[in-house]
Amino acid sequence: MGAILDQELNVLEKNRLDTLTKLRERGINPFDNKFVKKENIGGIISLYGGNNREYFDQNAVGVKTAGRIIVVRNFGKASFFRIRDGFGEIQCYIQKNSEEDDNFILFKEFIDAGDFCGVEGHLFRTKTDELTIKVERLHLLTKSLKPLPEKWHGLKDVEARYRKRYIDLIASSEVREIFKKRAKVINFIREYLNSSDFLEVETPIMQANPGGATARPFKTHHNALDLELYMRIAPELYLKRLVVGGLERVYEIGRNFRNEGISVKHNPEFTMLEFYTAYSTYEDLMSFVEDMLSKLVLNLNGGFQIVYDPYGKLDFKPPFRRIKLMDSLFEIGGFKAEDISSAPNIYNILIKRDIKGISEKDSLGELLTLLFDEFVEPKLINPTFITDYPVESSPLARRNDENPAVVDRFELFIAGREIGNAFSELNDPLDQEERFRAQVKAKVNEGLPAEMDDDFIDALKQGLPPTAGCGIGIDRVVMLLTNSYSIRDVIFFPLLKPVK
RNA sequence: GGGCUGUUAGCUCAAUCGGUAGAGCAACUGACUCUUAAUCAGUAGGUCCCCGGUUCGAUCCCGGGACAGCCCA
Repeated sequence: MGAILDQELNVLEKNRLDTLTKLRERGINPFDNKFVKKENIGGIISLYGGNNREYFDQNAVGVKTAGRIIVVRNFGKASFFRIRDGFGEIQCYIQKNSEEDDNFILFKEFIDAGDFCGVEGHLFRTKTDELTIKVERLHLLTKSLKPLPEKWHGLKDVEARYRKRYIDLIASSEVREIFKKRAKVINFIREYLNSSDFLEVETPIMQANPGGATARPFKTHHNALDLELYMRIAPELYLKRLVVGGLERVYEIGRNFRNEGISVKHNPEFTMLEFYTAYSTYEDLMSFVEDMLSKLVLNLNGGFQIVYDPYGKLDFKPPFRRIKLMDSLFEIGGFKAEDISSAPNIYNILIKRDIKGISEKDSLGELLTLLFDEFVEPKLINPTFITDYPVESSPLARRNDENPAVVDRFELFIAGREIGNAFSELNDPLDQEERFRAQVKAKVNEGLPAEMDDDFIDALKQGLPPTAGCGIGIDRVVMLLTNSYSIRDVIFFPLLKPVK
């Protein structure tokens, strides 16, 4: 206290600080917590929103509620103001009943838009038929010392919106709705999995040996153990250990951390769903995911079609298209078999497109995947399952029995981006050990931390039943359902550099 | 990491071909007891992101930097 220097404050903040002092001088606690809120605003509206003026004339409906004042319209001896709580908004009306009307003096002299207040009074309808609380007792609960953003345009400055999300939430109902929908998405998925006999689990976020994906991890340190640790890039290897342990249907919804670039589709920490089910194949999971996502969309958006800009309508009505990666290169990429039959051919195509990070030493499988990323992925607008990935790009997936060059895997693409990734899990410990060795070598070459996960191999030796697993990027699903262009719009506090 | 763009009052935005800046909302004063972006009259509010340079003079031109957005990798 007292550290707030006058010269740092603008006139608006100075006024409010003065008001705070005056309140204290009058013996009014500007941060009172004694008010008992009897009902929330949403409850009032759902109970009485349907009653007409005559009803309130004949029945005195007393209410006692509280919220933040979001707008004030003053007249000489009366005022309208709106209060909002977590469940709704309602207009209030307060009028001057006498010269010593304490409620009215409190309101006119000491209360600003942005303050929290409790109101006691009776419901009525105004001339324009708006349900309104006639305030008979007013209580200041929290004095707000900062002004609200402009009431019509709100907070537009993107940086300010991300840094001061609390103001963004006050100012924008759209933003509030996005995050409510985010919660609904996660709830729906959780309930869907729970009712399919999945067990929700939690596995380590700090890991000594980050595995289950290829990505640069964040490093951290445990002091007492003097131990280098990494933030997980995926929970995969731990979840499979749980299946080995007999938890045959498990899932985890949680944060993963990848120390890589930031873009409209990437935040360094993001929320991932991973689930594993024994005695299933990736083909079973395709139907499962199709059912889960289509029902999710139907439940939350009221139909199978959603609008996602700039693509227009996306259709989640099952079945989703299923196509093998090679076939997609022909049918969607427009390539002919002879164009892409050999690694050098594909290498040349990619070089012409100025694709970086490729090498002549890359295998046919790796090059085909890159070709797919470049020429097919952006064209997959409606939900599409791509199957039969080259084995090189999938070190944890089971080989296809008919064609050992591909694995039993699918990825789900929507709006030109990857939403989900699933496969029949590799449960042959010897094959896994071999592929780990290759992966470790590749990671080390890229400067990534990589060690053999011997314990995971041990777990597989203990016996992993035939299992299929799937990962779904929750943030990206929420983006689709809220028509959000940037992942930052569906994460409360996206990573930004600190301001100095 | 590279390119482009932006940063002006608390908020949303103007303007200045180099002569230190305006509006609306918010605030303050006054009028107003049914408003819905209430209205009307008036007042106050600025490190023009930061640091250098050029210039008699820089918010504007030049160089460097910070932060952000988008695109590319």
